Amino acid sequence: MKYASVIVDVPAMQTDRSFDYKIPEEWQDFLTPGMRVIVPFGPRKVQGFVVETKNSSEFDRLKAISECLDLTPCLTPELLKVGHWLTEKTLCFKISAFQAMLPAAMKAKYEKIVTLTSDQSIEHLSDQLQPFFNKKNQVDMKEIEQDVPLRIIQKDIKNGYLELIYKVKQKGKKKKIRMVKLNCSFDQLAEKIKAVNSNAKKQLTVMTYLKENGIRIIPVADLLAVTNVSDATLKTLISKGILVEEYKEVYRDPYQDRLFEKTKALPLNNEQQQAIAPILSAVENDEHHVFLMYGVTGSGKTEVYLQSIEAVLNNGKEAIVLVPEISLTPQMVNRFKGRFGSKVAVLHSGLSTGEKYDEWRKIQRKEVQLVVGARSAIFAPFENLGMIIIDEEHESSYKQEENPRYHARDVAIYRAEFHQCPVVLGSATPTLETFARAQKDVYKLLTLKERVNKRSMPSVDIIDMREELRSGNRSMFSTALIEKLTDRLEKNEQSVLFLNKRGYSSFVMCRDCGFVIQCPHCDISLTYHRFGQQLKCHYCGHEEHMPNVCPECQSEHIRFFGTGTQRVEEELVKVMPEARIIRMDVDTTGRKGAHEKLLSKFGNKEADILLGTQMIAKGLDFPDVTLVGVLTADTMLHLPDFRATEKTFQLLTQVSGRAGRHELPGEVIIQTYTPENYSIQLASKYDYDAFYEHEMSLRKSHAYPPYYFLALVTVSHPEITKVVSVTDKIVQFLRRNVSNESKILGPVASPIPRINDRYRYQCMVKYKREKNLHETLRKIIEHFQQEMSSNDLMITIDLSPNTMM
DNA sequence: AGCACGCCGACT
DNA sequence: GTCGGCGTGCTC
Repeated sequence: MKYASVIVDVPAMQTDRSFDYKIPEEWQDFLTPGMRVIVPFGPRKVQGFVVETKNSSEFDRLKAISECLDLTPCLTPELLKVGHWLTEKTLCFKISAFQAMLPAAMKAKYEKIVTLTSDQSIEHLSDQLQPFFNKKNQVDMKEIEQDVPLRIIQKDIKNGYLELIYKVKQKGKKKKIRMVKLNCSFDQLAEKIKAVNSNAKKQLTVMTYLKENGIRIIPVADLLAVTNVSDATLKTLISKGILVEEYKEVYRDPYQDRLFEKTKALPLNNEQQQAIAPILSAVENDEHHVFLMYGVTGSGKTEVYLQSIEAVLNNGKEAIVLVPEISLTPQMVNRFKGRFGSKVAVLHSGLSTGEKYDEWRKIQRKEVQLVVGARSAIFAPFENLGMIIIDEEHESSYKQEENPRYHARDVAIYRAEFHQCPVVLGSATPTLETFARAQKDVYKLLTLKERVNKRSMPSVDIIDMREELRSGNRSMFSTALIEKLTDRLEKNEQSVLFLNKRGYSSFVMCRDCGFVIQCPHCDISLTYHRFGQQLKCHYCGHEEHMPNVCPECQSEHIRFFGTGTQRVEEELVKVMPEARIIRMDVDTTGRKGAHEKLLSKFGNKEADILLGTQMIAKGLDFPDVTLVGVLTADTMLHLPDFRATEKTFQLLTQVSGRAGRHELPGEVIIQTYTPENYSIQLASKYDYDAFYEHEMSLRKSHAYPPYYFLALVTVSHPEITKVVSVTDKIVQFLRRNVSNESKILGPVASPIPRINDRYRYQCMVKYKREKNLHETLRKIIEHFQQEMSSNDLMITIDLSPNTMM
């Protein structure tokens, strides 16, 4: 007899361990670790992952595995190891770690169905329940639960009239298409064509079409389209036994209608050659190194990636390329698809669940050798990895902000170590952590200082908006910006206007009493949405109508402040009525493919100005863009975030790189209320090195990364007294259990003190070496475990948080 | 997470 | 006396 250790899909502290099951006879040989199974767990059935098979078990009253969901393990032995490591590193449940590594389609859904035990049972049923079973004898528990108290249902279950059935449903469906196949030889077909009744014209059309084109099997949709017959005709042919129906599994290919222009390797310049040499040598010798490719925007990092990947693929190995979600634009995808064609799978959030599942299966079946994708693509189930590339390494989206709170960079290095292959981190503005490691030679530094086209970076003008205000310009556009925009318009060149919206959205304020409308459930002001005159909370989703008078003082002078893209567009139209503007933000890019459409419209020069938020900062490359304007450079400078200046510097550098990438020289205008800030000053001079020095000294004096590691503990509960007392207990416990080299801050209210009617307090540990910190934090969770499940208490722990929010 | 079990208050 | 509240503990 063989047994399996299974991690079940019940994310709770008490079940965060393996449970043993008997393996039924018929699966004993092929059930292996990494496969998904369905197992009985208490009264219900749940999905689980086999983590081990063995010949004996400590436990005696074992149940048997009820179903096996995979033919080949969906988690390779290596990924199982990664899962355990993730659990340790991020203090998450094992099941959460495993699920994070797979496409959402493979996560089970659960259903409870209430059934009548026999046809007669209905007569004995409680009056309230009878109507549900009038037509059918199976009803979804959800439907009943809303109208009937639980105990009444339970009573009838106890009486034996009803039965609860637990179902485990798979979300991931393989797409199948209907085909028809010829059920005879072509010679026989010729006979049948002669034999068929001559007024059955449609049938004849189909038969002759198949015969003349020598087609034995064809998708129904295609056949109907070319022959212009109806499905009924095919049905007749099927009933006559001339055709048979078949279903064939197909991949949903999000890029099927696109042609990719095949590209060849471009010659590398001197710098690129020097950068690629150590990478290629690591590839050839199967050496694990982490490279930081520090190259200015336009220095040709992507070409270095492409040629490194080529070497990896030529060695028969696979590669992963991570790209920030936001810059996974068609332009970016084209570059990889163009060079490697069908060897590429693409994974990003724009795909449907099914499409992601299909791309993932292409990887699993070894039908592709390269994955280009956002954060979670780091878990691509390759078994022969030859390289991992992380483009725009500094992007904060590589950190997952929910459990498991992992950083893709850490996973990349862990996997690359396992596979003994190189990791390449690329950025023009690396995070301080990464650059510091490169300085210490932990990572190998590769530098690209020149732009490929030898153009200098666009010149940057910083405009002091306070000056503008003083000289009477109260609009959101400086005189200089309007002048330059007009100039581009006349020259038929394009401009990009960037609105840094993060941390600064349009709130509603009364001009008479200063009252700001806040969310009733969260301590945050509501954001004004033009569409439907709604006020929305970005944290809990609360919506209300925009009031006509101030709720405090009844004044009519209530209006929205702040600069949304819509507002900018309106203002811009007033100042430059002749300009054609494309606005890109969440509102205009909501629909699938809208993003892409707007960009190609701009690329075709159907507009003069592209106006947008974060999403236009990266990866865009339009030859005729010669002006980039940053409307508000400093909005996120004042967020309670120790990375605020770093992010501002990165963003400004990034945005500036959008101008003058081709023949025409570019110009950048940065509007700001704090022109003296070093991140703005140094970004305008493209001086990363000086910024690095300056910021590092600040981080050192304030004990922030990379000098210290951080751990953030956030406590939330509907009652503030509870939150404070729990946080206080945690702080005391931490103080007793960490060395005095570490610093503990708190308890303090979180930057957003209340979200969704839950108060939030936090404390932060700053440490250099703290061998037992993970264990200490684990003890904290264990200690509050009962309260977390019964008392609505929540404790979240983020090891190396990106921000303090 | 679910669910059963079990121990106390307020009602037919 | 019983019904029904939710604290406690278990799930291979």
